[in-house]
Amino acid sequence: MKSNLVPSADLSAQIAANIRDAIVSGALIVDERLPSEAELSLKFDVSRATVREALKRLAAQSLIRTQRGATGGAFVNRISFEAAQAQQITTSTLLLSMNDVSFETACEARYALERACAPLSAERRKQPHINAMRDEIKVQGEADLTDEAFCASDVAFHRALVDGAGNPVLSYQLAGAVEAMQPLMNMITFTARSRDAIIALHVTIADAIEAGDGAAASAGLTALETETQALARRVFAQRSGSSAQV
Amino acid sequence: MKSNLVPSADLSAQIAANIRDAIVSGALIVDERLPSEAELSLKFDVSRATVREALKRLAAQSLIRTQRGATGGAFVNRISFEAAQAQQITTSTLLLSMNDVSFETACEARYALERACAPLSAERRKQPHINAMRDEIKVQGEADLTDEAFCASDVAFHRALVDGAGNPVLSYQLAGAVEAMQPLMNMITFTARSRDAIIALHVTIADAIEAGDGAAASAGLTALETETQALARRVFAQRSGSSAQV
DNA sequence: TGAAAAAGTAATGTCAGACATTTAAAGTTT
DNA sequence: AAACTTTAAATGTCTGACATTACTTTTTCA
Repeated sequence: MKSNLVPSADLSAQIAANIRDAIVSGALIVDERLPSEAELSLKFDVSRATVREALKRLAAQSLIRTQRGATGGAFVNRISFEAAQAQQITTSTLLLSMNDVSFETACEARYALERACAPLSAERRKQPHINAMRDEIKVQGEADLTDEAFCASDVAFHRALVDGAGNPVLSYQLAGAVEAMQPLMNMITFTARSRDAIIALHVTIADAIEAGDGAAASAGLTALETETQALARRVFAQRSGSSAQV
Repeated sequence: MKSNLVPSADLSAQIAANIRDAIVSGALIVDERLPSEAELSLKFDVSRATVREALKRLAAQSLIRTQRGATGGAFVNRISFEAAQAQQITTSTLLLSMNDVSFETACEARYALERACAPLSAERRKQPHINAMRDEIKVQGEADLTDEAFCASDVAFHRALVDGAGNPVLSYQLAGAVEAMQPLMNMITFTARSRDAIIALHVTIADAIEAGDGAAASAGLTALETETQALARRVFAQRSGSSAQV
């Protein structure tokens, strides 16, 4: 089988693209076994080392998995929400940290997306998610909590809110937005006073979800966004001011 | 430098994880050059082939790029929104097609996310995006349009809506949700009558955005979701009915 | 007879060394 | 000084070998 590959790229990249297309187009289906490395090297007329580099590229994207042994080989992988989510979080986190995305922009995106979940979460309110939110609120009130732990709990609270929408596609999409914010949030110092304000809004939101009031939950999220943005502005203004003196 | 690697995985995967951690943690910064393959093979005490497999894994995630030549090597890559978006679309598309995600669930997620953009798009309404939406509406009205072309135009319309929010993070996050729906939408046969209904709602939404009325735009999206879900139910019911007779 | 042990086999994982190709920098010539 | 040539260092690719794994088949022996 002759393969029409895009020139001017590494052979391993061309081969990876070729197989990737076959998977995306459905020519290769889930759990189907690819030809062995030796067969692929014949088919594409390259060495086994080059084929292996191509397969590792695909493995990095969770498109295939490999098994050793007599009946082993490379198999088309069923991408799990979990794996996709993990990749998305890594990518989103790096995207924000490497591209000078302002706190403001990232924060706006995050709360806009969360507001999209709020009505669904309120409509389908399930006890486990509400309990998770309440638990995190309790954690956030602990006096000796570090800023990092407070942020982690904040993320957990919001993930419970998102998961409460009961839509795995939505959860997957938002995981990146919520988690990627954490490094940015970690740059903020949370005073006792600002923590109290955030916790109060969390209570408002949890109450609204439990009451099935999506609009109130959305309003709570908007208030939380305003609060967070203001807090960030204060912290960054103070920091740039003090660093200017040094 | 001894490296504490997680055992029970391929060496190339361990090495890739090791370098990935260094990038994510910030120990390696953007555009920094990694040691040469020969140096890495010494550092990790593996062959050059194994190092190369690890580097190809990272390249597949756009974490590094490589350059040939005397001053070449592997460099930490600044992930672009474009590259991240392309990856996200691939992953999201496969996720939906491989995991038996119902049309209903995917559709719900998509419109929930779009509604999150609507208020921002309305607030920041810019002519280019509004023009793009109008153009797509015009395309959608063409009589001899195939279903696939209609879907493609639909996606373009919605991407213009999303981009209109003027938030690159939001655009990046939503690209996956919107584009991944396309294969599912392509399964639908669009009658002239259903096309008219969709186009009318597109006009409503574009008008609302142009008028700066976010609430109306959201309402239009909700109506469009209802319409789309109903259309899909009709198509799938008819299809399963006719196939049951065969 | 049947179950446990051993051997066979086919695949991926890893290594070593070689050569090809690319690219920038250094050196040389005009 | 500009143009050309050479050099060197890096990635890209190939070949062949051996190690490891895990399933299959065969053999052994109770």
